[in-house]
Amino acid sequence: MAYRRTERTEARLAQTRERVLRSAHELIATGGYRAAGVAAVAARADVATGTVYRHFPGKAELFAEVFRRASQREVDAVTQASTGEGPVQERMAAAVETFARRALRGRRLAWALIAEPVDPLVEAERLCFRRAYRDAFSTLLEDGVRRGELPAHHLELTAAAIVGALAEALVGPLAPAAPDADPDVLIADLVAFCLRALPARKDLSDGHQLPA
Amino acid sequence: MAYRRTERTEARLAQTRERVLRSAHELIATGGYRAAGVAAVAARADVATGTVYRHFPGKAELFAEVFRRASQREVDAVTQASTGEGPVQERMAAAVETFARRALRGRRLAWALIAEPVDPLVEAERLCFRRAYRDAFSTLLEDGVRRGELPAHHLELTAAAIVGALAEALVGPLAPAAPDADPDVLIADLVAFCLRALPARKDLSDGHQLPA
DNA sequence: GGAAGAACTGAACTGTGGTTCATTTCTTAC
DNA sequence: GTAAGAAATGAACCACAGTTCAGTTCTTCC
Repeated sequence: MAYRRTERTEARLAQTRERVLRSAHELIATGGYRAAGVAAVAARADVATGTVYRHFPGKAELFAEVFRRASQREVDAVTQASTGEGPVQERMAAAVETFARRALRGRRLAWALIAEPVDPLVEAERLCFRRAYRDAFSTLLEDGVRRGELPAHHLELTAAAIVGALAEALVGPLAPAAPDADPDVLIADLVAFCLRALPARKDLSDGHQLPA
Repeated sequence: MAYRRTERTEARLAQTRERVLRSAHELIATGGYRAAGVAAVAARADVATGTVYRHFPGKAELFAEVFRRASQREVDAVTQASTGEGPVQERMAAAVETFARRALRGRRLAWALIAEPVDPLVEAERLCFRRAYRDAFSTLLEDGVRRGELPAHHLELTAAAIVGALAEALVGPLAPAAPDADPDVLIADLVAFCLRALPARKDLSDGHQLPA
């Protein structure tokens, strides 16, 4: 045997792989999925097109990984914000605000992560992402129920509806193209919306309850 | 001149055009946008591929029209349900229920109309569609404000958030693939969610108001 | 230094589906 | 019936990515 990857080479390989991932991420965050062709990604990462395929089986897998990373960061931030000892309302407000602020800061990316058309394989990744968001909110609600701050209700549905409301109001096609309004106002309104949507403890008009 | 379309021919032309549109609609409602290639549409309409191009400039335009029609029907139904003399809460409940029931009845179509990846030109049509939904809800809210049943608030935002919540809970990736739960329960919960999300008249915690 | 073999390159390939257009069939009007 | 011209046909065409791979460059180790 006359060749075996040295540690140095291994590191360079990893670095290139990383550069490809970052390049793909940046292209998505700038111009969306459409602007992120394999050739463009390779060019921005200063490698040849073929090199991308030495690090990833195909375009779909590459972008699935980009999505997974970016999504994880977002979900982590929301989860973090919703964790704590305060009352549910307070934590919900923090979670919503975190979601909103981050989405508004990187709109193109948020759109790509949440709503933009993508390959099926990437779509699967996105599905996990949205589920993760829903679960973060669901967990928060569940905690509220356990502590007696919220009545038992259809947690998953409430959580999903909140995620939908946030997505639509912030990055969906209904979101204002040019944020003429103060983002703080927008966020305050959104927080108010989500807090109102939480069932009140004495609210018995729900009519039924689902077990966890 | 030795040829001029007779009325009979004109009618046959229109009929063919209609058949192509219906064929496209059916394919979308069954298998989504992907299953609706030009060749498939033509085959189902019993015409040759090329014939489609005698009635539409291209695939995008054809499907834009399909979307426009299907969307209009949906929005009309919601608008109709939200029109009336009853209190806002009642009309909101009716609107939400209408939206939900129709979406659940034709899930594949609803998904195609709301969330499925499509051509940019069709996407533009979809944009109108979602806007129309938002406007329907917005109008309803505005009426509530005028009648003193709701406080002045950011109507567009509330409306958009409600549309998002409905879309996500019903047809988005978070919707249960197999509706194990009774649709009536799902709908009742959704209605409850949306009603809660409406600001109460005496709710002064909104902190600010936007003019129409 | 040089042989063995991995990593890189980028032009060529490929598969998919929308679009075209020369040909055929059908309508109209005399 | 027949000439003029529209409508229909569907196989061929094309554009556009993603992917491949033979040739080149770079690493390793003796």
